[in-house]
Amino acid sequence: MAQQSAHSERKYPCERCPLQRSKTFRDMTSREIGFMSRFKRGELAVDKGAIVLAEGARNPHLYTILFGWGFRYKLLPDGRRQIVNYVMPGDLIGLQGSLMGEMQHSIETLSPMTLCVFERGELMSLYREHADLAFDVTWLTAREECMLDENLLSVGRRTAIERLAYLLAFLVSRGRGVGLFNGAPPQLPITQQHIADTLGLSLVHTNKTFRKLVDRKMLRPLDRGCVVLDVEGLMSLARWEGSNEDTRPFI
Amino acid sequence: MAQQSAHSERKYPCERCPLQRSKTFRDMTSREIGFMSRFKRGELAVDKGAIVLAEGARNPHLYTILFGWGFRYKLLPDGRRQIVNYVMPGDLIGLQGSLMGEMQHSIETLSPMTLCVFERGELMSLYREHADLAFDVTWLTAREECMLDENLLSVGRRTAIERLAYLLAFLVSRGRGVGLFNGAPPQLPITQQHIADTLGLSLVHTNKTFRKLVDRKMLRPLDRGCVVLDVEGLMSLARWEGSNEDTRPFI
DNA sequence: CGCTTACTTGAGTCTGGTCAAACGGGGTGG
DNA sequence: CCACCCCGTTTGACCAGACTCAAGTAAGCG
Repeated sequence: MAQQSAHSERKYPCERCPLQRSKTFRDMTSREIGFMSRFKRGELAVDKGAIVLAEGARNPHLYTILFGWGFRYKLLPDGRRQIVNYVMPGDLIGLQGSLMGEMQHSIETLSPMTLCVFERGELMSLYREHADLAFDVTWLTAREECMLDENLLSVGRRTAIERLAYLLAFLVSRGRGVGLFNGAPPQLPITQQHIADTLGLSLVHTNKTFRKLVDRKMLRPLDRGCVVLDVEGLMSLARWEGSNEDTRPFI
Repeated sequence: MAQQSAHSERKYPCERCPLQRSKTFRDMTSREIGFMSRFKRGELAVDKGAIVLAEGARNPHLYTILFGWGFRYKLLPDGRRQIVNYVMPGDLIGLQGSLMGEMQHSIETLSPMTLCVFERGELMSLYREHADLAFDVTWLTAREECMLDENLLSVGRRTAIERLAYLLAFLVSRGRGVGLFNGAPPQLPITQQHIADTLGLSLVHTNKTFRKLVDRKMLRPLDRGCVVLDVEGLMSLARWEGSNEDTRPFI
């Protein structure tokens, strides 16, 4: 198996971490980079549609996403699915499984994805040796909590069209934050089934709501996805202020 | 102002923290207790119906709940309210405001509440000096995330009666975990309006759903609250497995 | 070329929302 | 002490947003 002594076969060594290139992410000290490089176990590249983490599993790894999109979801025994959030580059996933024992949700990719792999068991040494990084882990978890609060508000209290408007604005806002569109009109790789399962709506009703936004020219449909044309309009329709993130940590 | 040198006026010094009495919470080393005692700024007792933390505020404090119930919620500009979770003894609140700048949600009490007050600015020294406690903070945050995922699944994908069943079972399960009922039939101090705002339902429909559970003898109404009679029944109705927590950290 | 996956659309139904009114207990001011 | 009021709850009538069922289109793929 690949050893981390030389890291020779790494496509993305920590010193040249692709996330560092984006000015969204905070700079790491060289000591931190050195630690991360030892903490890192390898890289994982998965296809579109792959299940990276499965509910109920005990996976000994943690991951940071380097490239690609995905979503995090839960299932009811009879198959009803709820997508609870989306994951993007810079997101740390699998932490909850590390802390609670087994995974309480699954994560599936929406595009090919590259992940940075860490050892669950080494997490405590990160806490011991790098308080700043430990703080960042907590920051990331608190941010996730914050997004979930917003999602819950949306599903619980917004109407169908407001929910959809919120979701689209939210995804574009997050995607822009990590430079996923770089200037191009924001394109989302999610099907209407994904949207329905995020908003707590049926597929049919989602489609009808979707059409309304297309008619209003806030949205253009695309094969298995859509292009968002008017983020401002969507935000005001959803009565969403947006989240103000300037720089953020990552692991 | 009260100084923490003597802590003379504290009703609940850390050495005799009331949470330590419950075997749910993990034991702290005496070094940890010493640190917590310095980290602690004081105690806060608030009435029922008080707003402990307000959305948009920049509160320089963090709190751990020692006694009492409350709920955490968000508002839409037009007044629609979504309760995102409930808070109980042992819960750490205000952390998100500490990390993100200003609070993204509010917290209101459902009973008189006593809180342990910490200084936001000192959090980093906790991370530096006590990796174990820092880890616990992350653990608590991840647990909150886990509960939110469950709530979102519920609001998004369960029917009205399933949602109500889930909520009641969830609250009883959490309350038992921290010894809130100690053997007595579990009594919840929430009005139907709170339930409605948690489940994303209207008050009227909540009442009709509530009645169905009363008719099924799973629930007994009470002045501004209810007694849960059949937690097992509620869990199976909601198709909820329950969460298995043995011991947990606290701060 | 047939199969599968995603999207559309219409018809009919039902869960859950809105409006309105009334009840009951606890607190309060006259 | 009592009338009044407020809050939480309850119920009925009616309405609408969202669901299910069903069928059809279009694009991509082996």
